[in-house]
Amino acid sequence: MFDEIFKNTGNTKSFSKGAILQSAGQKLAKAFYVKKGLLKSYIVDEKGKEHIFMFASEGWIVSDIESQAFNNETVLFIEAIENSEVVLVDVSDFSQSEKNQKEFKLILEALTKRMGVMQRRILSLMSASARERYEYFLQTYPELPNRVPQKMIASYLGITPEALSTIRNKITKRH
Amino acid sequence: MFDEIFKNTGNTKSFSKGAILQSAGQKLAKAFYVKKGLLKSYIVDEKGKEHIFMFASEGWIVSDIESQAFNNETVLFIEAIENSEVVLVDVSDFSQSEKNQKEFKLILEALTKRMGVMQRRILSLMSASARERYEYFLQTYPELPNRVPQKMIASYLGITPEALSTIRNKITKRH
DNA sequence: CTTATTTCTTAATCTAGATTAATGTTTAAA
DNA sequence: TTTAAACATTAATCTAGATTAAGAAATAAG
Repeated sequence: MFDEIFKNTGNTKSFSKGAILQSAGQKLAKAFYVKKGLLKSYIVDEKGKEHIFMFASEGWIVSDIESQAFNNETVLFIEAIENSEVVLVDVSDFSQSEKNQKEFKLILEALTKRMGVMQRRILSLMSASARERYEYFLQTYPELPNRVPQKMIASYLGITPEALSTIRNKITKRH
Repeated sequence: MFDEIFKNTGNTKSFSKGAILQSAGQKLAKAFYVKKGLLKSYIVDEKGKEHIFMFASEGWIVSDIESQAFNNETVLFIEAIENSEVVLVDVSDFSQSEKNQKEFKLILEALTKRMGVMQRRILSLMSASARERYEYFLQTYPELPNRVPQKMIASYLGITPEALSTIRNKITKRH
């Protein structure tokens, strides 16, 4: 989506697996365009449990949108799951620079798609079982299970690794 | 947010309480700007249970973003909770018409805020208890409880009316 | 390689919230 | 107004998924 805009930007940084690009509690939320590799964004709750908001592989942008929209301190951590190459995106660029109609349309389309995905996620968290959410996840992101440990998938789905393991067991045993 | 853009548009329609402005299964998703009154958007699951995606009061826009973004049939119903005056928004207008920088910025800002709200909703559905979600709802939308029956609030929170009733009982009894 | 660490599985137990059901209350209709 | 319909409460029971715990498998590190 944003490929054309960010692919050839100079300010690319490399982060190795496990590196934390952004922590909760920071004043300024940053946005990251992933050229290569894989990131995750997540919150850590009072009990120290991690809840993954999203994965971002090649071509995606991650940021703490809530913090950005309302100028709050960040709530999300952003971390490299694989060694990654990332472009730091200045968000104000988006709205302040002179964008032409074409770019404007592209950005709107990308944002609309992102919102569509979020709508679906909200509705399925409210109405679907853990198993249904997992099966939808597999359909929608078939590459991710090869790149991401199960416990992170569980965290994305809003369940425990134990529960996911049980679900997988039931699915393979065909009932 | 979109007040300036839509407030004085001519094509305002009136819908009385209970009217359905859009059903699931339609080819073309519409967007509605609320000038007056209150709408809700929701899905109906296989068991016939209703799950509210959002409320839209004065100044808000509702639409089935998922269907819009991916050109799928609509999944959301949109219904008037109160007698309402609504402007039918042509979504392609947004991206196709000649918008100036200022309007562009306004639209981006509004979309970012909407996404921020959605991010928060996803994270709290994954990590917060029903009671915490209810208390956050009261803080964030203090006017709504006066305009909306409890069962709809429960539906928005992703719980049953019975569970919400129990939570309210516990809160007032100060433990 | 060998050992340590992280991840995954399995099973027993527990709990938040669902379901069911009955009663009370408010709203709307006749 | 009376009567019906929609909404809210309370309580008993049930269940999906959490928690706890322990062992097995896979990865990483020395």
